This record gives sequence, structure tokens and C-alpha cells, in this order.
Amino acid sequence: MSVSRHVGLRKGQQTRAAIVNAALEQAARTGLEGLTIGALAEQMHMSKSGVFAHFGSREDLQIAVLKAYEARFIDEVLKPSLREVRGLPRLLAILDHWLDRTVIEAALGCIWISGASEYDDRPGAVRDELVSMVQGWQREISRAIAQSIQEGHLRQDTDVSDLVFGIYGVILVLHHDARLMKSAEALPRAHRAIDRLLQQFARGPLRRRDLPQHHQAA
Amino acid sequence: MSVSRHVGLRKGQQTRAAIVNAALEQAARTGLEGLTIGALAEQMHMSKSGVFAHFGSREDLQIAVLKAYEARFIDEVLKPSLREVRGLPRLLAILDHWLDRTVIEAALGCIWISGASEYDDRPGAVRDELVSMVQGWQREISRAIAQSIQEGHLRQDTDVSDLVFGIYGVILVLHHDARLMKSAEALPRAHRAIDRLLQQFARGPLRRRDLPQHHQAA
DNA sequence: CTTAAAATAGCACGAACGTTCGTTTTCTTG
DNA sequence: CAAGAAAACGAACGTTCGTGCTATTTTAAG
Repeated sequence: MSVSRHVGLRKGQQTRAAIVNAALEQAARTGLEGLTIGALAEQMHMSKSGVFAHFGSREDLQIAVLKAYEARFIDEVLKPSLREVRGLPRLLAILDHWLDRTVIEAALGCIWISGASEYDDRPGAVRDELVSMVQGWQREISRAIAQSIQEGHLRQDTDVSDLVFGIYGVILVLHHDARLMKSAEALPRAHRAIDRLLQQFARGPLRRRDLPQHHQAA
Repeated sequence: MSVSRHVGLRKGQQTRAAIVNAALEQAARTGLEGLTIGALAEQMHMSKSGVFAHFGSREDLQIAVLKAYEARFIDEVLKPSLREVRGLPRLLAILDHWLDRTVIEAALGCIWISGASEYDDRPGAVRDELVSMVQGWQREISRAIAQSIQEGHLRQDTDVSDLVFGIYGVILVLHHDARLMKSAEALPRAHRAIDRLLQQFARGPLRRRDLPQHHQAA
């Protein structure tokens, strides 16, 4: 056993990553359930069995796609927002990135949203994975809201889950109107909806540098 | 050709109706794309070809299902609400019926919503039909909102499309949370969300008999 | 350069799909 | 009741699906 290590992935791993990448694209268009090994193999210029061998089953492929999607989502929406200070600024940053991403997906499609319809009564490992991811993300939003309350940016009596509910609704209808209805006005409408929603729970004006002081350093 | 007419449907028509009915159920569970002639035949205790013959193609079957769904939707949501007086009361009635229906569908699933994900980038006759139905329904909501403005129940500067957007978002997230997340609190949350939303555009209190007088008989 | 292991191809399978076709059963009506 | 029309059947076709085998090729280590 040599001491020298390859930092990069071995051949198999990097093909696998490339497959998942292509699968991510295909799943965004056709849904996770429409994801097919044959079409994937064709796009990869590989044989079906060659693609298949990287995952023990179609289900494992779907789960791998879900995990890749989550990783990308966290990278593009959550991580850049953590640079903002805790509270409303960070929450607003998350929402802005989220809206932006959703509208980019207007040309592709969010597999969490399409998956919600596909798996809402189809039990199995894929559904379980999907649910736990959405729960995880909603918990992340909840945390940002809770911090906004703590910092005194949102009202003390804010019902965190109600607010998450409202936010998620805006995302869903944005996706719906942009993708199914091909509405060009969906994005500005969504921004207004988010602003109106937050205004209801805010203690001061949104999008201002002079936010109300936090009532306690805690 | 006899002059005597059967008021009832002939045999073929009534089996066709029964098939569509069963298809409606199956599509609510598996989506329009998951609708399969074989499974349908089995449930109907018929042969595949027997079922198939009633529709020239699977696509025609899917469209027939869509039309049946729309008819039922209009019957259960819109028509009962037309008994209420124009304006906010009627709008509220529509929304209440809609929420109720959506939560009944928590055990089934709305094919407009699942269809939105399935057909958002799958061109064809089914998609066209779906889009025009959703547009038709949104126009119906718009009309109720416009009347509420006319009657002076909602503010004059209300952006009708923004309000439709907001309402549709609540419906979508209700469906999402009730069905995918199995959340029991989704329905009360949706009711609160609707009330908060309307409150933003209302000129007076919601759900009261003493609504503000309309400013003009027009 | 050799060799063991890893990666991919090739082929076949059983099942399910929508659809077609010719036949048979069941209605409907004169 | 009988003739004609409508409805339902049964079998088959051509595809596509996921998956399981066995070769063959490619990669990486000694």
C-alpha cells in the first residue's frame, strides 16, 4: 500500500458524479419518477448496465439525485446568506436567493416541488428522503425567523410555523405560475408577496439599515 | 330513426362515465401521467381493449378526466357560493369551499396541482387543456375579487392578480403540507393565512355582516 | 510490465405499457 | 322475435422499463 494518495476521485467516482449531474438535469425536466436509466445512458454515451452498476437500483439513483440537489441548494441559497448578520437581514437574504433560484428553475423545475406531488402518497425510501429534506429546510427557515424575533426585528408573538407556511406558499405559487402558466410577472409578484407577508410580522420597516434595536443581548 | 328518445344515457355512455369516474380516482392518487389503462380495466372488471375503445387514445382519456374534474370542481366550489351576495361574502364562500375541498383531497390529491408539475414542460393537448382550465378558474376568482372591490369591500387600489397569486399560494402550500408532510395543522394555518391576506386588502373587518357600504351603485 | 481489481459493455429476461384487430357478446329497436 | 348496431373481449404487437448475468475492457498498484 503506497503512501501516495490521489486527492481527486478515482475513475468510477467521477463517472458516478457525472451521471448524477446528468440525472439532476433530467429529473428537473421530467420529475424523479420520469427519470429513466435508458435515457440517462444515452445522454452519457454509456450502456444501460454501465450506468446501472453505479447504483444498486433505480431507487438508489433517485436518492443520490435528491442528495445532490440538496447539496447544491444549500450551497446556493443558505451558505451565501450566512454572511449577513443574524435576524431579518439574513432571513431576507435567504428569501432573495431562494426566489432567484426558483426563477432560474423556471426553465428547469425544482425536484422537491415536483417530488411533493409524485410521492405524496407513494411510500418508500425516496419519499422518506424527500420529506426529511423538506423538513430540514423548513427547520432552517424557522431558525432564521426565530433569530429575527430574538433580535427584535419581528414581533414577539410571531407564529414561526405560520410564517414558514406563508413563505413556502409564495415559493410554490411562484414556481407554479412561472412554469405552468409561463407568467413573466410571477417573480415581481412573489417579491411583493414576500414583502407584504414579512411586513405583517415586522416591528419596523423592511430592507432598511436602521432596524429596531434588539430588546435583549441574550 | 325513431322520434322516441331515451332520456337516460345509452349503455356505452354510462360505462364511459363509470370509467371516467374510476379514472378520476386513480389519477388523484397517481397523477394523470400515472393513469394506466390496464389498472383501470382491472378495477372496472373489464378488458383493456374494452376500456380503451371508449376513448380513442390515452390522451383523450386524460382529457376526459380533466373535464370531469373541472365539472365537479365547479359544482362543489363555485356553484354553492353563487348563493352568497356579490362581493366579499361570495369570495369568502368560494375560498371556504375551496379550502374544504382541498383538505378532502388531502386523502386524494388535486390533479390540477399534480398536473402542474407533470406537464409544466411537457407540451401537448393535455397540458393545453390543463392550462386553460387553471386560467379559467383564476379568472373566476378574479371576477369575485373585482366585484368585492366594486362593492367597496376591498380597497380600490387592490391589485387583483396579486391577490389571486396570494390565494393560490395558500392553496398550494395547504395541499403540500397536508399531503406530503402529513401536517394536521395545515388547514387552520391556511385559514389564518387567507384571513391575514384578505385583511391587507380589506376596507373593513372580514366575516362581519356589517360590511362597509359600497361607494357607488354602478 | 504484469496483474488483480474496478469499470463498462453486451445480452437476455419478464413485466407493463398503449394500441390494433378480428371475433363474440350484449344491447336496442323496428 | 329477429336483424342490425353497439359494446366488450382476447390475443397479439412493438416498445420501454428495471434488473440480472457474464464477458470484456480499462484502470491502478506492485
